[in-house]
Amino acid sequence: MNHDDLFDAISHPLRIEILKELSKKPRRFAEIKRKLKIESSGLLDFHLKKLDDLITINKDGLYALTEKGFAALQAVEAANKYGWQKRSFYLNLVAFILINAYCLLTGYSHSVYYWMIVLPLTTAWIVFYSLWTFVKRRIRLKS
Amino acid sequence: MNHDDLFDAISHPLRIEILKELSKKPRRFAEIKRKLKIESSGLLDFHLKKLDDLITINKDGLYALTEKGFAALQAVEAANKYGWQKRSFYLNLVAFILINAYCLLTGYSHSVYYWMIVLPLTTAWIVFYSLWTFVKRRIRLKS
DNA sequence: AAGCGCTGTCAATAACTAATGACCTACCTG
DNA sequence: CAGGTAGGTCATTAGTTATTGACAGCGCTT
Repeated sequence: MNHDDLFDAISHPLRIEILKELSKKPRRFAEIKRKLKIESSGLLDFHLKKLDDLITINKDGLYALTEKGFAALQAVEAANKYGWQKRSFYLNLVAFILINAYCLLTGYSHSVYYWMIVLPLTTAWIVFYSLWTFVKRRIRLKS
Repeated sequence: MNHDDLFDAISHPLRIEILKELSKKPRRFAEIKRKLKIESSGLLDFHLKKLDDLITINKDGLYALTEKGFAALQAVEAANKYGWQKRSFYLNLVAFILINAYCLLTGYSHSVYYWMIVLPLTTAWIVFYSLWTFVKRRIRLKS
């Protein structure tokens, strides 16, 4: 698999849209044209040719994704997911703070269970989750 | 996160190489130039400018990946992994066939354990793995 | 101070990309 | 058979991208 071509192929918004359309189901030429509101046949022809080995014409004569086409969409999805890893870290951090703040404010912190169970457990979790986020997944909070 | 820019940025082989270099560790201008055997400073300058918000100059004055830069590499890796999903399916299929062929050829198939345990278990596994591969991960064996 | 390496910028140009619109064939339908 | 729709191709052009090579400031060393 050659990634140079792959990212070249998906480096235009219209082509990503075409891939998304075809991932739903194989379609005919005019169908894609209508769906994506493309005026000119030449333009669609141009982009379909650029998508070259990401799409194919299947046995029914419809445009469909090839294996490489699905790989391309998977790359798009991977990029999509990235932001969520950061957000879910913040979510975990907020939960950690809220739980402990609640315990401290309601006086539950006088109970031995807080010091023996709640605090160690939530702390262990946030430490583990931080390590996983920053070391294993290499997320950066600031650009 | 804007994917149009992102895939635009990684649609040139040299830029992917730059990202890979910077993912190992932050580097200086001339260091990247030497590592990637780039003759002209202008060329590196051009591509670094294209990588725009995928890289940044850190506090030590070195070029380093931003969060978006790591997202981009993650997209590249996702595309890389794609081929292996197909290969690992074949590997599983071969293992399934070998185990069962071994049992049949060595006469172990006369044992009730083969029919009660080995065959059901390996069959269940290959059915599950096939479903996961073709339905959930949408892998296509033929382009 | 001269020379070298680092860190770039800039102008020019070749090559490529995106978009348009004209054109074409084949098929169907009234 | 005229007209519409499907399914494209092709030439042209404006705009963008990639590459080269010249140049320049800064800091260090000899």
